Amino acid sequence: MADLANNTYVQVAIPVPMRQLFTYRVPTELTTPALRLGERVIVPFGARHVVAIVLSIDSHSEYAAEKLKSILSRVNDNFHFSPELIDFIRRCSEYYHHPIGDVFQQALPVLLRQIKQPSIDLPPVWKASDNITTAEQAASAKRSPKQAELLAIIQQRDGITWSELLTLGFNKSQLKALEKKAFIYSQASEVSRFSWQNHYLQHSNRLSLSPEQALIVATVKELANQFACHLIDGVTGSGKTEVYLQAMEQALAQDQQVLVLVPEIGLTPQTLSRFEQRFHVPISLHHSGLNDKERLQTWLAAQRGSAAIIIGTRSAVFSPLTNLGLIIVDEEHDASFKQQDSFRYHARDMAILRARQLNIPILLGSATPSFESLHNGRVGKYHYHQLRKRAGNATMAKISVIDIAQQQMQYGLSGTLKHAIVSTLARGEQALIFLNRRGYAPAINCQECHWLADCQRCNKPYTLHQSQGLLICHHCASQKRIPAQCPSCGSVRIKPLGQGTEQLEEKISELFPDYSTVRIDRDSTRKKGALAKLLTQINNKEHQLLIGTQMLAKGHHFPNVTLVAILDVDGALFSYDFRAAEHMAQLLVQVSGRAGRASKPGKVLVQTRFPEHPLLQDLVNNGYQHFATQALNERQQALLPPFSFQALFRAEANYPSYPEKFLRSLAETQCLGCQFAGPVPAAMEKKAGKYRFHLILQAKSRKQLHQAVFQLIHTSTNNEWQSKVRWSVDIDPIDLTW
DNA sequence: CAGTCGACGGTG
DNA sequence: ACCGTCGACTGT
Repeated sequence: MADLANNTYVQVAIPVPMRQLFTYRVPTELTTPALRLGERVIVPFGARHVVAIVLSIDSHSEYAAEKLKSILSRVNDNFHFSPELIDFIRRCSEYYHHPIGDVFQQALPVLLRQIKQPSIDLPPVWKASDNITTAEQAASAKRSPKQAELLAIIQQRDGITWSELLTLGFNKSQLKALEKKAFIYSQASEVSRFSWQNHYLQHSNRLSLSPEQALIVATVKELANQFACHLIDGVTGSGKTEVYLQAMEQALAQDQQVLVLVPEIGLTPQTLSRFEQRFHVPISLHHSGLNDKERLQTWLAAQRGSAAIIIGTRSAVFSPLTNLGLIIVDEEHDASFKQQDSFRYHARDMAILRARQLNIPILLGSATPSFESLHNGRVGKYHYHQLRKRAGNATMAKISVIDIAQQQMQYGLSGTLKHAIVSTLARGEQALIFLNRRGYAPAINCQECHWLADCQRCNKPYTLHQSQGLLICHHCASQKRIPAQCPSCGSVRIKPLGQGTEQLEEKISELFPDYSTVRIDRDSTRKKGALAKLLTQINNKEHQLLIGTQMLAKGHHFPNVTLVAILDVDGALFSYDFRAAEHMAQLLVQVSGRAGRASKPGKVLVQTRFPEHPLLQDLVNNGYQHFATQALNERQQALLPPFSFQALFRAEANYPSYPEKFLRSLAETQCLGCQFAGPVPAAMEKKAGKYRFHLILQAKSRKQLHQAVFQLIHTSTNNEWQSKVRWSVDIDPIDLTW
């Protein structure tokens, strides 16, 4: 090979679950322009071609040159990971002990992971035309108020994209109608970084701060341009968003970018429009409602600096912002910040890592902080701020407990609850009913021989979805027709067992035929824009009875809802997951924040068979803060997180003995300051046909945890069972049930 | 002896 | 993860 003399080698990260880098030669014709770190290249890997990330460029290699393959080509799209981002992603990979190539892969938008590169056209932006007469506008507004609202927003902003408008709750026909009337037009947007520091703020919209809020904003501003983690523990309605907005002013004034992380369904049209109205800067969105192309646009806007604010879910923590000045994590306790498969990272924790690396402040906000954050706040690792007062004269909804052991039940509703619903509806107000189980019924069985339809791959009952006419396994998503006859005894008396949201909706409609019932869960909001549409209908009072799963508890404001009912809370009181009570408390408090705003007092009714349960009583009588203190004391006694640090090793295989033996041999390792629990069969011992076991490693300090995990991963590579099982590590596991 | 299936090993 | 290989098993 003539060009071996050139001696240029690269080490790259390959998108495979392997904890190592791979070396390739760089052919001379690919050395100009000079190769950059973080660039994407196409390389031969085994029998296929893959996209790899360049992580080092060297003049020599420890590998014999003739054994090395060459890079096939470079991806010429101008995108490369900056040195800061490379450093950040490597730290993420180390923190979670997760294969480096997989982490880089997940940090890239889907379209940039592929060998075939997308054409990158900027999305057009919509602008309002200058020559609309007031008469025209008024006439149109009279006939179509929604269009008028849309027009007002477009007029206010100097170029707005379709994805932003969609998130604000508008639809394409409204947009097209305005275009037809020549009130608006679309224009190709420009690829330029622009400076927003001189026109970012619309002073007119700024709210005056309470003394509590002002103190927080002042502290954040004082500690700008350095790492500081602020935990804002503020009850619902206490004005956290206003604190975020005013804290952002300083970064924006310095022409810096702001990253706002929100839970998966936490980005409401109201939140976005508050940001839109306050700041005259380009905002880009990154959430699950967008398609791959739209997410790529946001990613590129972050890198070019053509977005001042990025609002996004979990994966937005990897956005290639070039001049990041502040990070905000809203509803920091929310479980959707933790990815629950493959690379199990927590976006809140990685955001803190990123802020530390960039030496910038970060705000964590919640009405119900996670126990981890609360603990860090109380021991002084974070700057801990409280907002106790709700704005205006609003009072917190009162939580009361209904003892269902003492009552006649109908469709899961106690008499007390039914009565409360009736009087709420009579007052012209709305009621919200929670049932954390989607589908029609969680099982079906035979009335004669008690045969139960269960999924053979998971050994769990099928959930009945009546509207689709299907049995669906909620663990592996397998589907089956509903049998007409019992396969065991031939009887036709097959009946649903228990109740899900679909059935509750049906029964509630029967019970209250004069009112409109609506259901909000993953099934009813699957279609793009469906959630926004239903939320708008609810706020327009088109529905009086709202039924839903946890989805309804997150971030949405329902000013006319004055009654919230939680049908069944008992599961959380007796769970072997030590975090179940924490999550239950967060749900109850979040929900009570949704009920009754401003002048209308709200109430929350909780149905339980254990009204005297101490945790429930503590929460109801003394509030979240007190409850958290008690529960944290218990965790300290039991040496559970946050007073210890955990890693969960999962293993699965087609035979139950393999994962158990594999984990057992890991548990024989001596690790300084660490203890093992297990191996034990996973709560779902069999899932999708595989047998699953868990091993928990618990350490006194994070350092010891990392050392032990490192050691275990190394010993496992020589383990005789290693190749017979699929295994993974989960650092700081949250959900121990699967 | 061709064809199918699953376990296993290697990837620069 | 993905791909190729190899051995076991099926059917003719």
